[in-house]
Amino acid sequence: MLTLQALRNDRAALEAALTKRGLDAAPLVSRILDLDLDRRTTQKKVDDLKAEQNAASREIGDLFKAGKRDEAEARRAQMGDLKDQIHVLDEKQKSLIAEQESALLELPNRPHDSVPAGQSEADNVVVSEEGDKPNLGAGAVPHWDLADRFNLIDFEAGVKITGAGFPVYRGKGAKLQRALIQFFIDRADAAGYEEFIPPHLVNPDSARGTGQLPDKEGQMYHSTEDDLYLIPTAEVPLTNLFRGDLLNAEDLPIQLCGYTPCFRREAGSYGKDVRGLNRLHQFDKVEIVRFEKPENSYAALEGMVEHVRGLLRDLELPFRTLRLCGGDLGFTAALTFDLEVWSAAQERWLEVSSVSNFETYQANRLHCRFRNAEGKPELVHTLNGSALALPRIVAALLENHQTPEGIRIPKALQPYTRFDTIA
RNA sequence: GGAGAGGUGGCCGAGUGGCUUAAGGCGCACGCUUGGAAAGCGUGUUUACCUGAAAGGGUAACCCGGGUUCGAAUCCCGGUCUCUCCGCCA
Repeated sequence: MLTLQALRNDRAALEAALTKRGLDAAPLVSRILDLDLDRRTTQKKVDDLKAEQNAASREIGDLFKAGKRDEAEARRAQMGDLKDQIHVLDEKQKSLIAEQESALLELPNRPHDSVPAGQSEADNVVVSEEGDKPNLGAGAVPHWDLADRFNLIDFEAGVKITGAGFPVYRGKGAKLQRALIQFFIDRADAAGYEEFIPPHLVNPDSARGTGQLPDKEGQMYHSTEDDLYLIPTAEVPLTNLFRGDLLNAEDLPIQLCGYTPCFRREAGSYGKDVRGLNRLHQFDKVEIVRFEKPENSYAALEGMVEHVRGLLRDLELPFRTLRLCGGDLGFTAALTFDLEVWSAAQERWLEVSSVSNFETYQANRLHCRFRNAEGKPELVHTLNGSALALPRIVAALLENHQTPEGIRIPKALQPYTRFDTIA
């Protein structure tokens, strides 16, 4: 969530920036600031009363010790009213804080200056495009046909065991998954991201910390018996590793990576979007996460995008980079670059990575700070990116690299698959 | 799942209702001392919020949440986590 300070100091600029999301934030901001004023006045009152109470208690104690029983009793009799007042104000204070907190949670992150205004994905800006779209010729088919032809993925079996959106990988299809995970992890490791294997279920505090709660509650699988959520991305457990921490300046940047399966309910999806590997309830992903000093975070974001581009180049896939417009920007992000690969048989772009700078938005929820040059605690900037999400990469690999002889495995991946063709 | 013990500052650790404004130690920072260092000595060393131009002042926090009391780290209730033993188990 945004900091109160950001609202107080820079209100006009903040509201202007939020219009890029198509949001008129002014009423909500006013409400939050009103609550804040009320809260501060209340706190002043209650603090003064408590100071009075503390002084009186000390006095009573001294009187008792001095043996002046009657005076002490008299003084004590006067305290009841004060106690009631404090209790009432304390309750008021608590509900004001709760109300302010939930209002603050409704406010999305402030888009970075470079974010274009726009309503939907149609308004995203193409930053760059790389690689040649292959000319597949007449016999080319989409990945779901290829997966079937070469016995790589059994969608039917997944439906039987679990339901739609839970594919079963088999044979070289399974090996390809494992190879990609290993390839991505090795590359992240080489780029300085320490590997973690986190839990796949998280508690509500963690889900709140990275912003999945409350705004994406319906998108996560929830084990109600234990009140645990299946992770929709490794971002959640990895970023929460440092929830509540006060870091040293020299600890930064912190660079983490991890492979996890990801679980998403994807309520409301339909049609060609969900065909084959395009949209799944369970999929594999390698995620990279960074904790940065504020002044470095945008350079770090560039570096992360470049890291992902390197992976796509080595997989010999045509891809483009998009700068997300305000309307398509995630709730918690200040700036996001999406990377999309060309799906040659479907003739459409598929999103395979989303790389974002959250600035202090997550850090404020997480209470993750570092000690700055002045020795003062300051919120860190958090960033993350998919590097990469597997299903659509597999879809693009199958489709783009199909030949009359079978599927060609890119050179960089062959040491991991230990086969060069799927035939 | 059952029984028992425990959770105090960056760390160790004392503390069973008011000189706790959390002892003492370790660590760390600065200073004195020294040719330099160690030792020694001295000073300092949490966070959040409120107030103030600042210096400063106030409030809160001893796992979390309630309660008792003029007053709670301390007493009571609920929760949670850790450890030990038992049970179950890949």
